[in-house]
Amino acid sequence: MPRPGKNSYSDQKPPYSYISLTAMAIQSSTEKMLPLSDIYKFIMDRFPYYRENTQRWQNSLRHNLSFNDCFIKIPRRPDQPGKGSFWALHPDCGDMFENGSFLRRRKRFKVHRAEHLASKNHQMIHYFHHQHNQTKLGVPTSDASAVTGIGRLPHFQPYNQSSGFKHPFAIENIIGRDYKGVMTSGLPLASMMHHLGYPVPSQLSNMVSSMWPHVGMMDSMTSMAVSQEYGHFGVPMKTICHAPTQTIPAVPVPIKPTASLPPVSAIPSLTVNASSMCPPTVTQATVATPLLEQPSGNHSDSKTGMLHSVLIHSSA
DNA sequence: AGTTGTTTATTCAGAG
DNA sequence: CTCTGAATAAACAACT
Repeated sequence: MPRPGKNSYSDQKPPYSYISLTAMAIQSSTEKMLPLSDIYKFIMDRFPYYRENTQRWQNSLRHNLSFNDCFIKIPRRPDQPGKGSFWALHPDCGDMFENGSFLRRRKRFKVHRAEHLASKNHQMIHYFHHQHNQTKLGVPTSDASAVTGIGRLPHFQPYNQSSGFKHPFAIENIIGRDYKGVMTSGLPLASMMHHLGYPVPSQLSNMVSSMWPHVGMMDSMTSMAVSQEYGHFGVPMKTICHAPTQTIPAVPVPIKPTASLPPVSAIPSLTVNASSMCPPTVTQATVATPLLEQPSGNHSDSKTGMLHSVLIHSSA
């Protein structure tokens, strides 16, 4: 049992699965995406247990990244040198965890083949194109449209209360029955969490941070209401509400396929209204679908190929 | 060479 | 007991 008051799991295995740990790491990043090495680092920084037997657990972790559809691989742009791709959470990864338990998920998040081809493409368009637009334009859009599915493809709509399918990381699961109490303005929490990385009401951040005490909070963007003592994150604790605006790195955002973009650090800050929660703006599904041409059964290629094409097309 | 990513197989544990 | 998810090992390919 963890010793209260101390560095609870300092030398014991944390009660989190690799999926949870990975999700925490990704969530902790401002870009909602991390390269493998940074995921390692996050885990090792926070959980001393994982500073040993690195070969073993890192292999397992890589296995999880590849094996689980809840993780998506985002290729680096040519101007983003480095090893490996970025890893992010699938926007529709659903509520994977049982209430309070991060050792075992409720169910495995699995993208069905058909959906894999169509839905995932579109969702990635949303996910990245939206972020791109939001970043680029700095234009806040209404919360309501994000929730109601306005501007969304039908694929997204099942993820509302009517389907019973809930949302990423299970804030609803995490906070259990209480989530109903923190509904804001009638916005389903599930929908609010649909697009990871969006501002979340401060009540949630407290709850989340209480559920993942090691992390402090699961999402740096939710940290506005949490004291800065949680700044032990391995990522910069620049939060969306520490200032009226937030700097959003352009890293995950496919701008142009050209290699002429300066390094992220050199890109002038792009700002976004802190209180906004933009709905994904579907421009057009001009995404090439090489997946359709691929032989079945290669979900990994699907991830990469699809994402890559999305990035290119959404940036066109 | 080392890292990253994929895949297969096995074992174990929890839930129903 | 069965099913399913998680952990682990291992082999291998691709990439930097």
